[in-house]
Amino acid sequence: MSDTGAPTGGQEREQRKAKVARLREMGVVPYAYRFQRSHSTAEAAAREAERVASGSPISLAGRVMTLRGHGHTAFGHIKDGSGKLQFYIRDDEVSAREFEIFKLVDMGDIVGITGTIFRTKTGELTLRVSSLELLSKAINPLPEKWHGLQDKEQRYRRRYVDLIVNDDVYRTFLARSRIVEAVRRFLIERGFVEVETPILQPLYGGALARPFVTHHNTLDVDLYLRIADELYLKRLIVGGMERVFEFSKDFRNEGMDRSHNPEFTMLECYAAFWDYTDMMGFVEELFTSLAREIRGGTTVRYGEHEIDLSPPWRRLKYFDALHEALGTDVRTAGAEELRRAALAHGLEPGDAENRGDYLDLIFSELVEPKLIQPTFVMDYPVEISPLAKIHRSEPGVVERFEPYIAGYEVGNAFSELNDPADQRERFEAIARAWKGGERETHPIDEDYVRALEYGMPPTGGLGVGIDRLVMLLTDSPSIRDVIFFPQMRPEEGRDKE
RNA sequence: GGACCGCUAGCUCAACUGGUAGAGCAACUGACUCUUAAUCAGUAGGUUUGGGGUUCGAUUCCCCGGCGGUCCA
Repeated sequence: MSDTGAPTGGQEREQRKAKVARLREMGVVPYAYRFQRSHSTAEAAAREAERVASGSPISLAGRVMTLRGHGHTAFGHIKDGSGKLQFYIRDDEVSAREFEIFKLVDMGDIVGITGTIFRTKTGELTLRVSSLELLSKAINPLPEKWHGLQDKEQRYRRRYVDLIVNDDVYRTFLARSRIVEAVRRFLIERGFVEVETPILQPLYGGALARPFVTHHNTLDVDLYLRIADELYLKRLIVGGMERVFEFSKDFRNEGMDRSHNPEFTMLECYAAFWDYTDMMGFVEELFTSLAREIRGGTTVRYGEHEIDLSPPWRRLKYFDALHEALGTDVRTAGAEELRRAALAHGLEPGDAENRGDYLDLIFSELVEPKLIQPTFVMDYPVEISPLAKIHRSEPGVVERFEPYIAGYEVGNAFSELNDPADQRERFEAIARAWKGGERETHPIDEDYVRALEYGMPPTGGLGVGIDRLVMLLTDSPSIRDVIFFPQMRPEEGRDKE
């Protein structure tokens, strides 16, 4: 298939191309170079009274979304980035040539129009067109005007059409931008410095996940797309940058579902001299401030749930949560005992092997789904937390918490492990635990340990999944609704031998 | 990876137990100088996701593939 614009509106495309040819014959370039607009549609609608009174012309530019011709006149709406406005054009109020051009305008075309603002007799604010310019001729027709584009596959593959036609989609992505901006501002106001660290990494770390592998030709080495930026940010803490953050595009070569895309955005931030209790307060403050700014209050609806983000959030110790779910205390239970407990509660062990696997299984099946209102799950088992510091008073657990909202983990934070000897042992324990299994081995980052050996201050660290945060604040059920171009299989299909 | 559901005109959807594929919107032609899901008259538009099979006949039944969605692992 060579025609890349192929699979849309057969005959209508031909008709529109013919219109382009006719316009060119008339000496009209159907793809203009620029247009001087004086207002957005939203600005045109604001301060209506003076605008009507003054009668001075304004210029708008946008896409034609509706058209209602009436012979010598026509009505329609144009849409720009700020909204929509009706226009009214009459053949005795524009030049003959402009009206000829207008007759070749289709829905979906982008036009620039100049005129005055008035209200029609039915009360709609309208631009009375005194001149018109075609700015871009659309060859592909837009989807139907009141059902829009429904097909999920087409919406993801042709997000540009989705954005044109589905206003709520447009609003969701605007909100995403505002959320990221608000998070950035929140951090900068508190003395954090935005940094950039490598995406191509010689070793992957900072999370337990399978990486994407690529190859550098000149160096002739394999490199990994980062699964996290954690170990680099903490090197910067060692280097004396006391508060740092990065919006990190991370890549994990794993399955895709409603809450996972192979590439996603993670905010990580680190503050020297904080511990995880400082971070809890920080998270509460961050989320309530975002909810106020984006949703106008600290109560947000997500699906069926009304979620109250106002602090303080519930604090629930990991093993207390398991105790409650299982009816027994498994704080000191080994892998075999945990396996029996899991089976007794109807869970499928799958490929679980060690203690950490079973804890994870039980927790994610029996506890997570119930964590609807904001909850800090805290003090995780050491086996599944190789980068967090041992709890200052409780054995077997680390100073780590994960905030849960609406059944989703939305972050991960610890008192960062800054004892280099302990860090090396933890890396080695993970390498042992994972060795021999089907899973990827986890490399030991010697340089990271070396950095710790230069001395890292006590540090609080936090990661927040930005995509899930946006889902929460925009009431979106799928991560694909908050990523412009979610990962898809190629359209043409794979094997067509 | 598994189960289930879906894929029909540009878009949104119909088509009974297998009998020549249909509507609305969009498009095209014409009428219409305050319409707004404009209206009125007329016209065109399909390899029914791809391939194979069963059958006199397949959008429909069967098999294999593609893509997507949902749930599960």
